[in-house]
Amino acid sequence: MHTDKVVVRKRLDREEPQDAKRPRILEAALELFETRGFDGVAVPEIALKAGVATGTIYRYFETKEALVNALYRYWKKQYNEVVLAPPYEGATPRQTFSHYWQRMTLFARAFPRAIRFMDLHHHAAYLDAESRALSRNYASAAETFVRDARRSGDLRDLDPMMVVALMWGACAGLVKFSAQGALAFDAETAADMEEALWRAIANT
Amino acid sequence: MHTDKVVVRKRLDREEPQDAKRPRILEAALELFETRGFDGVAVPEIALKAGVATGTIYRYFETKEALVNALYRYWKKQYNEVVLAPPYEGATPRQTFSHYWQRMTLFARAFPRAIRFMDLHHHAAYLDAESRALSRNYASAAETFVRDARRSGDLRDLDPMMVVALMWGACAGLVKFSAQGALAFDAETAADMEEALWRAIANT
Amino acid sequence: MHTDKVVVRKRLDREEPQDAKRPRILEAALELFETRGFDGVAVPEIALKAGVATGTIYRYFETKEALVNALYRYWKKQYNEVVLAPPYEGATPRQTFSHYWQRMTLFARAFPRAIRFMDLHHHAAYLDAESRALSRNYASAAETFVRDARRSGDLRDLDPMMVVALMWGACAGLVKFSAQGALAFDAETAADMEEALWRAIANT
Amino acid sequence: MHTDKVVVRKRLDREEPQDAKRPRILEAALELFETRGFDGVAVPEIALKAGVATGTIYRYFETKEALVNALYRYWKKQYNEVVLAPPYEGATPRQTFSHYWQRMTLFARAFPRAIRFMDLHHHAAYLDAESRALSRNYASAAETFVRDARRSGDLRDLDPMMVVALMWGACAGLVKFSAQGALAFDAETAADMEEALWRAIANT
DNA sequence: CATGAATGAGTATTCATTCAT
DNA sequence: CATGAATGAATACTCATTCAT
Repeated sequence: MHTDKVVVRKRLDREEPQDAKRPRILEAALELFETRGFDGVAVPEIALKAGVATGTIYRYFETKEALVNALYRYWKKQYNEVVLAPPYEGATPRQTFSHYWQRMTLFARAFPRAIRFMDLHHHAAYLDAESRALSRNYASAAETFVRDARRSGDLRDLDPMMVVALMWGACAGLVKFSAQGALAFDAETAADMEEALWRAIANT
Repeated sequence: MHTDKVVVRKRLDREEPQDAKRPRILEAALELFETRGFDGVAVPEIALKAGVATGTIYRYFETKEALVNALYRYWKKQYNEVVLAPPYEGATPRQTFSHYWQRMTLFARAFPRAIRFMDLHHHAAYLDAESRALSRNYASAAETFVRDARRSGDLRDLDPMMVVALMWGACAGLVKFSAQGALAFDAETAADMEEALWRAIANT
Repeated sequence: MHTDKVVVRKRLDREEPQDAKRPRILEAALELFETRGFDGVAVPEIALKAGVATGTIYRYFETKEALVNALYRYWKKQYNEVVLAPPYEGATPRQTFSHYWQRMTLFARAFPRAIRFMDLHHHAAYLDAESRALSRNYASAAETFVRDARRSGDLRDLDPMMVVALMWGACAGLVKFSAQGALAFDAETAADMEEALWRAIANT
Repeated sequence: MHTDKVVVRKRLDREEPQDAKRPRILEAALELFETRGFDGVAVPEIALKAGVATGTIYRYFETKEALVNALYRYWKKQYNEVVLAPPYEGATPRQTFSHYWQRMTLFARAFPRAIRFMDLHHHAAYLDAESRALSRNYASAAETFVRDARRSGDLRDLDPMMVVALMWGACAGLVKFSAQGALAFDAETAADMEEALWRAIANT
């Protein structure tokens, strides 16, 4: 998104304003879309929550769809940067698995709304090609991990997508249940789940 | 939906129409809500897909909210009946676990739309108290299972809700990835996942 | 209305049914239109109150407009027959005035709903030419009365329409206030008002 | 509507638009409701006549019912202020009667639509408690007038409500007949009617 | 004839988007 | 740039009318 850069530069030139409107709009949109979905939220509501006028939203985003796409890309990129960062060289499969899981859960615990937002809006009709493209990086990362770990005999013979389904499902499940107050998604829970998941896939 | 058949049969006995409109409306609503969410679907679209006039929907359901609640209850009840049916007496924990998982996956493979619909609409603001009440039966079933299995030494020391998060997450994940064509959610996949999940929670 | 005659004849041939539907529909329509107006009442409501099926109404009346016109004509004719009946020969102006007023109030006290219905629907767009024509008989009756009474020196020099406005206004006013419980429209009230009205117009 | 002018003036002071939309909507609504009744008028029609978009009406009034209530209150208050203003001290009953009647007819001749609107919508189901409350001020004014005038021997022994029925009925009757072109509701007609009404109630 | 479920045009209301200030 | 009143197309819902039984 090059508007970003333009806006940022301009502002840096003349002292960055405390009230940067664009992030406030994205933040408000995240909170509202996450619970009620794209079609369940009216643009003036987002404006109200962001503390800006309705028209202002259209200075930063062409349309409501452009806004949801910007939001989706923003978080998907954040997530990809954090979670798909390559594990360090020479790590054992167990360590690599731990690497992925810990990053996933750290992210999920820091930004549970973002996790729910992405889970809810995955594959929605209003996401454009660029947004969708960001969702396709898992398969290859998962395949590499599973192939390598299988070769070394540490992993059972499983479809890489099953591993992804298991990990994402478990993580999203913890976020949802934690939001409902059914359990606390703390470091201990994350560690317990890591152990469980490793047992699920490890060759013992 | 097999209740449909029951209804139809009843009606045929008294020479009633075979084209029972209520189930057709519910079926159309399921297909549309599942992909686009409650607010993303217009009532006339449901009518069109169901092959009835818009006004007809309001003869069967007071409002659009009443329709989504009826749909949610219908599927939640079906799901509860199938999945939460008590395991047979004298079953081992491994067998009980298998019982639950197999019923979940059988249901999920037969009615993937229903699974996605329920996952998407869980805790939506337009669900009424009665609909929500149907979602609370898991905790107790899970607790009973985990307590018994732990006592017999078959299960590791895990929060029952973590077991639910793991199982529901895995099942929903398989449904979603299968819908995207990323994997085939067949009996073999279900069996592989069962083995993985059991390893995740079993005391070895 | 010639349908009337057909229906009546048929029924007389084979024993008059107790449940004659046409009058029941007209009665229900009167009660509902009188309080809520033509557009404020739904046809199925009329059917419900009349104790017939919705479709049945359309066997007796082509459309909702035809129904309201039939109702209007029915009551306007009844009213005209009762009130505009020529006063007997040789009556004094005071007696003629009394004749008109007493018939108006007798009718109004017997059928207050009809008075309110006519008052409310006078000149409505959905009344057809035939219905409107029935409203024009007053002017001539009033003119004759005023001309004669003036000639004999019993009446002051007043516009005939002012006399009609005074009498109809007073009568409708009594019906409305009585419906609200603000006063009792009994014989005594009618007589008191007659005296007042005569004083208003008489040459003393 | 002279409050309009006040509002407009206020706004002109702060350089606000001359095209004040609220009064234009109320004006359009009055014209339409008066002839066709609340349920006979569609909101977009009001918008069209007011020269605003349909949605704009909902910026000024929450619902169509809120609009009709605002309109009713506006005119009822205007009417009450004009007509129920206390007669000056030391006036004779004849003068007090003249005071009330002249104010009624002045108002009725200036705003005949408002008179017909109020007459048509009195006691409609969609009027709320606040609107209805404005209609109850007559009884007490009438009672005071009748009691005082009777005590001084100027008035015959009449139910105060009969006096109200007579005056309101005569006034509304003149408005209606005048709208139909059956008579001219000018100052002379008003004066003639005043004389007639005083004779109706005065003790001679 | 009577029924009432079904229809779809019509109504009240909302909401994404624009634009004058 | 920011604003929020104004817009009108779109949506949920109603209701006069039809017609198969």
